[in-house]
Amino acid sequence: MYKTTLKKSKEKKIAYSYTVEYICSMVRSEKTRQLIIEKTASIFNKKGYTGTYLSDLTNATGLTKGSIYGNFKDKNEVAVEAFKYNYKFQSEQILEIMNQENNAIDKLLVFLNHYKTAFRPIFNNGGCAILNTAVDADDGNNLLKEEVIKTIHNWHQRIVTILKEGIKKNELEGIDVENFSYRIIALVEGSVMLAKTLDKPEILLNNIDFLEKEINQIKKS
Amino acid sequence: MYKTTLKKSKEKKIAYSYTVEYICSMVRSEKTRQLIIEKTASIFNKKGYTGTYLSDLTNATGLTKGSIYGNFKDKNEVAVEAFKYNYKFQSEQILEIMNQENNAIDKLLVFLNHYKTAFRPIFNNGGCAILNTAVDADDGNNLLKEEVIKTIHNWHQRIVTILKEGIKKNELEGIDVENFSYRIIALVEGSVMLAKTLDKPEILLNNIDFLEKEINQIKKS
DNA sequence: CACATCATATACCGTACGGTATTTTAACTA
DNA sequence: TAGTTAAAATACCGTACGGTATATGATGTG
Repeated sequence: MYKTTLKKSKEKKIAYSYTVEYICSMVRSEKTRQLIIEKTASIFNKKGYTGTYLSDLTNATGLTKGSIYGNFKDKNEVAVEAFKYNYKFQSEQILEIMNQENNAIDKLLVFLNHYKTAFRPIFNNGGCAILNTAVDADDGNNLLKEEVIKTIHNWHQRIVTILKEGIKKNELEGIDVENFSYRIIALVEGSVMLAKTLDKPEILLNNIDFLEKEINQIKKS
Repeated sequence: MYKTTLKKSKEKKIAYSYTVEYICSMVRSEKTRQLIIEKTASIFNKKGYTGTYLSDLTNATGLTKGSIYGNFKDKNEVAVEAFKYNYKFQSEQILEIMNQENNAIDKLLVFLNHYKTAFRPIFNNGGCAILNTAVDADDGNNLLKEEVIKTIHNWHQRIVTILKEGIKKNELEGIDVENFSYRIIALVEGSVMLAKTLDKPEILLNNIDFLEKEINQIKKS
């Protein structure tokens, strides 16, 4: 079997030592892997797991099935990596600008503002990957479902941490951070879905406005 | 072709007159149609359009492909009817209890309370049909997408009407009913998604609580 | 340059998909 | 009960799905 020989030879090399050759030889395959992920991520987000066919993957990448299966175990693995990429792509943008702020309120406002400025590319990419994948991976496809659960937890925890620090630093009033964080996520996700489906971005914008006002209300003057 | 002959003979009969025989002869086929819709509705909701195969339909109904294609044009038509059924199933329950109330506040509270008491069956049915279908029917399948858009508009309009009447009757303060209605829907949908994905019903319950408080706050005393 | 190794393409395979034409069975009517 | 019509079941069809084994091409090394 092709896959296993490939794997075996890799493992053998690792067993010897981490030679420069090995790392260099990894580069090309790693690049192809990355190319496949990048080129197919938005397709998976738009069409879902079962709705995305191998032919979509080959068309989008210009590669053949053989090449794709040389770099991934199966379609499922591509889907999981595509989801991770979609999430990273969004979250990294947000995190970068969030980290420039140094108090809880501004961090949250910057995070919310991202949806106001970037909703168009998000919509063009098929909408929020978390929402799509959560709905899509509902039955079967456990790997993908586990991944989306992990991601939501991660996102939630990030907001919780910011809020807790804000309270600790006396920047904002004591509130139920767990609930409030889940409410932010729920409203954002629901709004993205509504705004995209009805093609009415103002729904998202208005609901973000509401959250901004709420945050400003728990601000300690 | 089977389909057309069937159609032709029906039309011929209609051309003659609406005889009792004709209505009776409709009964059986209409029953089968209904059976197919009822038995497959939750499958479509769980697995999505492309994820639901004809074999799922035949397995669930105990019928054959021939029978299904005798009653429906194609899989798409079954999917659309299944979605309508899923929505009706939910909304009829809510509407019935809502109509027993005669002021805006109570109507809204009763509507929200439905999610508190009925979240389990909703989850078991695959979650909210609107959310699932909106995400699922994103690309291709225009009929289904049109249907979900119509349904959301319908739902939104229903809430708007209640709010407007409440304001008119001086039961509640003047607010932006359009925005508030969309926010209710967005938060409910987002919460259903989160609660179901994470298997944490309390997220839904807490967010419904929040909306209830909001509604009580705009109540005129 | 010869050699080994890795990565990609080619050429398949079995399956099951959505859908259709035809036959059989059931239901109703005269 | 015979004859007619409608509604199911049967038996197909072409296609393309996910996936694999093999062959070819590129890459980097002694």
